[in-house]
Amino acid sequence: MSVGRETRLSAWIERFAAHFAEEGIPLIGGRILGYLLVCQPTERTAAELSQELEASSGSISTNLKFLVNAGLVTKRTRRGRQAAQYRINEKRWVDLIQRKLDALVSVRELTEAGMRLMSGDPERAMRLRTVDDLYTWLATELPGVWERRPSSSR
Amino acid sequence: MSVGRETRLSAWIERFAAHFAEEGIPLIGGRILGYLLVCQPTERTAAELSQELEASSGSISTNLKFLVNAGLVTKRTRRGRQAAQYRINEKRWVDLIQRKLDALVSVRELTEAGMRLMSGDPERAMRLRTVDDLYTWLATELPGVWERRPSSSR
DNA sequence: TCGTGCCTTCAGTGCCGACCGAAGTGTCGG
DNA sequence: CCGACACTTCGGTCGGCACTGAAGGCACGA
Repeated sequence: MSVGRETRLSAWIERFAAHFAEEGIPLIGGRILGYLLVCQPTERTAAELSQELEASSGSISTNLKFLVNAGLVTKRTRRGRQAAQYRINEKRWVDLIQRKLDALVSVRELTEAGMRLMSGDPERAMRLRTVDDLYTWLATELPGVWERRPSSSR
Repeated sequence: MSVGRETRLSAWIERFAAHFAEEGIPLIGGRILGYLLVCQPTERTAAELSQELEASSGSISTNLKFLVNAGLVTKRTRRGRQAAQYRINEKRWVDLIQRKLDALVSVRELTEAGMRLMSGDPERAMRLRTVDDLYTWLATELPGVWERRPSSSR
């Protein structure tokens, strides 16, 4: 007996959300992202998301606010009593990755500050220097990666 | 009135630990790393770390185990009743960064699985495709970065 | 075999963040 | 002005992780 497509999609969304949960994005937020990436039609109201993902209206609201603020989801309001529509803003996914890489490189500021505190004592600075060199290397390499991105027109 | 060097070092260690705490490393674990990077002499016993960092013996033990397991700290045992000595293994810091980057790239497996579920429906796959392309690009660029690392002899 | 440190393990505690759902706010049509 | 609807806010609950400190285990010297 075969498994339905929607069932497999739900499982995929769950795996997707689980991955980003490890990176600090709330489970429900990750589910919203996964769902909005593959749902048809592409736009959903908060109420629909609440029902589809079996999450409370409050959680949906909080997480949508977070995702809209991060730029990953776009809110479209409509006249009248109609509910707002939310859709994924996949173009901004690159920002998510950029932030990740920036966080990595930002350690360099810490190691540099540490090196300054160690100035005048080269012997003692040796261990920290190894780590500092590593982040300095990262900081010089990663920007180049972005330049080589196809359609990095933005 | 000037601030002592050790005081400034303590503050630096705290900032250092705070940064890695955001990345999931327990606060005390981060303090151990920071301390072992700059302490003189370079080796410390668990008891010394406990006193210096004002943490319980249990916490020190748990975190040292974690750090030794991750390869960032090396344990050196000695004959007799003498306590084991711990020192930073700064050469392995590169592994820490590697794991971070691997985690980023591993999302590609998720997007690829999603794309497979969407096969036969190109319209619906468009949003996910944008994200998938992004991780595919990352997966092709990042390995090259490692090759350009100075003394990537290991 | 016993005593002595050192370290690890583990049950207990506290804290923090995610989540829920009801109450509140705002907005619109009637 | 009122009712209806959508969304947000907020107090309360729950679960999980970090941390503590005491008890236990281990290795060694005597």
